[in-house]
Amino acid sequence: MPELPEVETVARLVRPKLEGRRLGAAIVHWPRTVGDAGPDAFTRNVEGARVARVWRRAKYVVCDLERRGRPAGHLSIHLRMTGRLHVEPAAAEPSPYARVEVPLDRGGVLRFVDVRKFGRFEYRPTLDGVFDHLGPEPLGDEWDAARFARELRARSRQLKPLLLDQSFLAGLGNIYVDEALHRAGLHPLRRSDRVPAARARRLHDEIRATLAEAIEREGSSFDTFYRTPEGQPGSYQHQFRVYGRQGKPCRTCGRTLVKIVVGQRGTHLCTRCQPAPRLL
DNA sequence: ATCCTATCCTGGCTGC
DNA sequence: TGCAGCCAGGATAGGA
Repeated sequence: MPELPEVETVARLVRPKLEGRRLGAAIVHWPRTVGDAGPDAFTRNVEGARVARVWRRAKYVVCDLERRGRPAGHLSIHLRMTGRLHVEPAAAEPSPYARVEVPLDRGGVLRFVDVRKFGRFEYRPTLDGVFDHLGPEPLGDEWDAARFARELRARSRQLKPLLLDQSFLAGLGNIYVDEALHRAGLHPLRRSDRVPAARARRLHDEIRATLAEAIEREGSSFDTFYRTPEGQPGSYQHQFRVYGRQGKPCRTCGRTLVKIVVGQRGTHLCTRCQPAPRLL
């Protein structure tokens, strides 16, 4: 599923194809995808605008729009589970799962393809309040190990649900949480306020390393869903230490990996590398 | 404050 | 082979 590394990859690859392009009359095939304002307002707000800049915040791809050189709102795009962004020739046959299509000048089209329809492709007049619910960027300078250790101590939640909470830390999902916890030697049920400071710093570093390595490999693809905008799969799935590897040997110690459920999420771990402390 | 459940969706898998 | 039923999974809302 698209998490921070996949979204970063999408933003990077789509950027050169979108920046500078002028948007045409959008076709909305699934109204919910464009949010509460509805298809008519969406189409009106987008048509004629130019994409000035493409960037990422957490798991959102954001397009800054302008008209006659002046700011004219934004697109905030969330892929959720199965969303994809395609920039292709207008003549290309659209996917049956295309939910929104926006024609571009110079003969291209931006298509938001989303099998499960959970994704969002919304127009925002401003970004005021739009990202208020998000915690820090894990790869940002302001997110340092000392801060993370302090914030873990301030909560008393199980590590895995806490790390999945976008208001605590923005951008991790099911895959990279499992990977980072294994690399840090921490059990997913461990309570956040019982993680020793040194181990919290280790977790901080492993989260960053995991995300950086995944971005280098253009994210992870293990089913038919996530592809780069070029249609290529990522390759980080080959580096997985635990995700989807239940029943296989731990690459660190050889013990058979297990899959449990934590907060209604499939959770993969090594019970030797990530021992459950007597007191979770 | 934290936890739990339901909701949104559909393709793909399981079991009969 | 066919089909019904179940499930994953990010985010959010509402209840315990």
